Amino acid sequence: MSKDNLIQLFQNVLPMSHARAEQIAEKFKRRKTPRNEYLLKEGSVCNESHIIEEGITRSYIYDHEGMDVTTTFCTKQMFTSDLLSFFKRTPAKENIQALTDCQTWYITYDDMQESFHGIPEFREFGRLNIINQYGILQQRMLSMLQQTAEQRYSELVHGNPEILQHAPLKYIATYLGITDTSLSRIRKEFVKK
Amino acid sequence: MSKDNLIQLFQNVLPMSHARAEQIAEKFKRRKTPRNEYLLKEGSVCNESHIIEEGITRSYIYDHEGMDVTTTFCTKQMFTSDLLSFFKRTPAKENIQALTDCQTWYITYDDMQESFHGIPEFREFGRLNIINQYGILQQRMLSMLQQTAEQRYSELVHGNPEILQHAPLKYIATYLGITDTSLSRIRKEFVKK
DNA sequence: TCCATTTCTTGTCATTTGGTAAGTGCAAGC
DNA sequence: GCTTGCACTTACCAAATGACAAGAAATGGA
Repeated sequence: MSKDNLIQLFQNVLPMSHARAEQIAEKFKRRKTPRNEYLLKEGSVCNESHIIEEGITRSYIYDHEGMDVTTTFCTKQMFTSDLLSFFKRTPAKENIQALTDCQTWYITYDDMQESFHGIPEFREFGRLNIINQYGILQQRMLSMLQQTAEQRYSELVHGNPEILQHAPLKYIATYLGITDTSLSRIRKEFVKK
Repeated sequence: MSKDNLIQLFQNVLPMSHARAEQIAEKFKRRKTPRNEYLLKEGSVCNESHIIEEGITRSYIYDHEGMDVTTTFCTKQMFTSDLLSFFKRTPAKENIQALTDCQTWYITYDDMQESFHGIPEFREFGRLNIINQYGILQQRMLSMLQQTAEQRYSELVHGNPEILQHAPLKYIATYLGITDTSLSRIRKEFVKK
């Protein structure tokens, strides 16, 4: 993804002039993160919001028993950060790890605040982005409320097959809210169909 | 809750001068909604964001099989709206119903947009509010991923006991992601302890 | 008050999922 | 080549939850 693609992405989220999109894109910097390294570690204040150009990330937190729980996977074109930490300037509870070599575009909190001040379209864009994140989470919440683990797995297979190829089973299991044993069984049944 | 309390609530979310908080509070209007009536019905664009002064609301959607699923309960001091519909100007998927007689303060989308334009503190407030909603949802997601239905029920009992007194069991059940039969049994075990 | 409806409980049984542990396959490093 | 660790599978049994149905309790009109 070149900077042109970044500009295109902005325009897809919120209609705006090419010049505006270009102005916003200027604030973003590029970074490579090798496989298994971290884009964010818990405890520090999340200071960057990333757009993934290439690669897959996993966000996770440690629960009260010290087990890690996958909160989200992110792939190409998606945003990743600890939203709460980033916007509230509080220590992050999430860890964001690269499951594959990653190339991302990111903006720092200060750069974002400054740009928000002068570019109304960027403010709108930022707000829409948070709302979209909320929508994604809400959709997932619904799938937890009303679907079986197998249905949730099926959705993942059809919606984000690339995750399955790069994330170990145990990470996918905590993402779906089940044990790795159960997921192994579900997967076995699944291939039969 | 008088308008003074509304002002106080704004200042709690985001530190700002009393004058600013007053200016923001001016944009909010009061409304009574009798028990069982709706603050929002699916299909229409959510045009109001409510702060509950008194009463309890339930938000729910219909799933693909026509069953209603409770997405959230809101009580005193909480915000309620269909965030996605409100900010994206799309038809609402959620219904918001008053479980008890409700008194709310609300602002319309147009009034909010206009105020956002001229009052930076209100913009910040609005953003923080969305982020907080996201945080609430994320917390609930985690409880779905790693806790049993009984643990989730227990949290509800300790955190929001007033909901239990006004919401029928079946609504609470879909909120917890279980059947009403299971919840009845869980509750039976629960009182023993 | 009485009736009709809804809400809630309970019983029975099936299904799903968890907990534990053993075993297999694979890859990295010595 | 061999060991070691990790990822995954499989088997066994227990616990949690669902599906369905019957009945009790509460509620809300007429």
